Amino acid sequence: MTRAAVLERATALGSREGLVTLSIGRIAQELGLSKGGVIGHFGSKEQLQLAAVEVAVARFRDEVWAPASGEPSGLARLRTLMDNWISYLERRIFPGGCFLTAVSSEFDDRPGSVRDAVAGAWRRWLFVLEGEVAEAQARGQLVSELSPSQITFQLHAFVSEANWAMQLFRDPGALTNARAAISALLTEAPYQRGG
Amino acid sequence: MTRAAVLERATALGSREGLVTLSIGRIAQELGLSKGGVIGHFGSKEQLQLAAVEVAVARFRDEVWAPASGEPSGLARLRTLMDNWISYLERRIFPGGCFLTAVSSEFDDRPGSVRDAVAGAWRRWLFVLEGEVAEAQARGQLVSELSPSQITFQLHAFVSEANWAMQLFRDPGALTNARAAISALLTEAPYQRGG
DNA sequence: CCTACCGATCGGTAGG
DNA sequence: CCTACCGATCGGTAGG
Repeated sequence: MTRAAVLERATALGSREGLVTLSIGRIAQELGLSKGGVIGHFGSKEQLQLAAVEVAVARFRDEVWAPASGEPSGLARLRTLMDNWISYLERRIFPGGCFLTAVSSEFDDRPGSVRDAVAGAWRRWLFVLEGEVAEAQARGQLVSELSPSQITFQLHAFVSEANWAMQLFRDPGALTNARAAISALLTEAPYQRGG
Repeated sequence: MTRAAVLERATALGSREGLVTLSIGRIAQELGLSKGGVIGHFGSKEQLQLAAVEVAVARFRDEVWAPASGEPSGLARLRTLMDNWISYLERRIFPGGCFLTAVSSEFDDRPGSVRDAVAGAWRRWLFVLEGEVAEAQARGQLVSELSPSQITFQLHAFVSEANWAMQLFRDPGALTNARAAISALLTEAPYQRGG
């Protein structure tokens, strides 16, 4: 299906060069189509951008969230989510690194529907993570000195930094650093007051 | 001086919308100049982009590095550097958040002189930080379980995450989270085997 | 899905 | 610093 092929190019290009400079003419040329043949499926560039975000969110869910959904809620699921997340970077699911990270930086000062969609996706994902952190703490699997919000901040910071260093320096050592930092933060709580 | 005014607009716009979509015509219009009057100072858009990076690097040095250069090398200077860095975000020195972060994400998949300049600036800055971490460890002011590279990775991760959350969610709580994480990581080493 | 076209804007230059 | 212009490309549309 042409629409799917267009979206595959759009998410690949979007992860590398962003969705703003994404050009309908260029996608058309790369796929051997006319511009009308590309944009006809979406109606406007903005709708194409939104569809690309939707595809990328689904891809992220399939790669990172879904394979962890069978784990018991709490520390086990949280660890699996983080493993999947780093692995998703390592396997370069998108050629330019995490699509939603690239696009969130690109649109943070560009109000509109694309920004809203990306910010919403991020809010929902961070909310999921924070819920698992809280659950792990409630079960006594994780130290409670730090708030769920603080721990989630740090977890995402490590993943983002790995993505950034991979993209700018092509340094796979960043993945190692991220895994070490995450692992240290998610160390099982020492035996104390039960749980 | 016109050149300085152009660069002020270029760094401000660059931090918000990047240096790729930066348009000579738009800068000219905003400053009440002709396009020739803008580009004549630089020769080409690429040279304007490079000049903007240079200005932003100098600004970063003035705001973050310089006020810490009087501190004794090691933990004291490292803490001051990190305080200045977070404060630089808090004071919104650039209207779109950290210019060099925005531009590094934008150019990570765009080979050329701008990418090289930005990556070089980041390498030098991370090298400075890592040196202070190593110095603090050598003086026994910081635990040595983590390598200087690992600690530097985490420090930058916290600052980057704060910048990202500030830009995408306008959430000043991210600065608080970053400060707490940095402070915990840079806690003085407990008394042990001297130093 | 195509060709052919619209007005707008791009980076850059010529000539002053 | 200006006006006036170059060819290229942009998003989008008309008509088929």
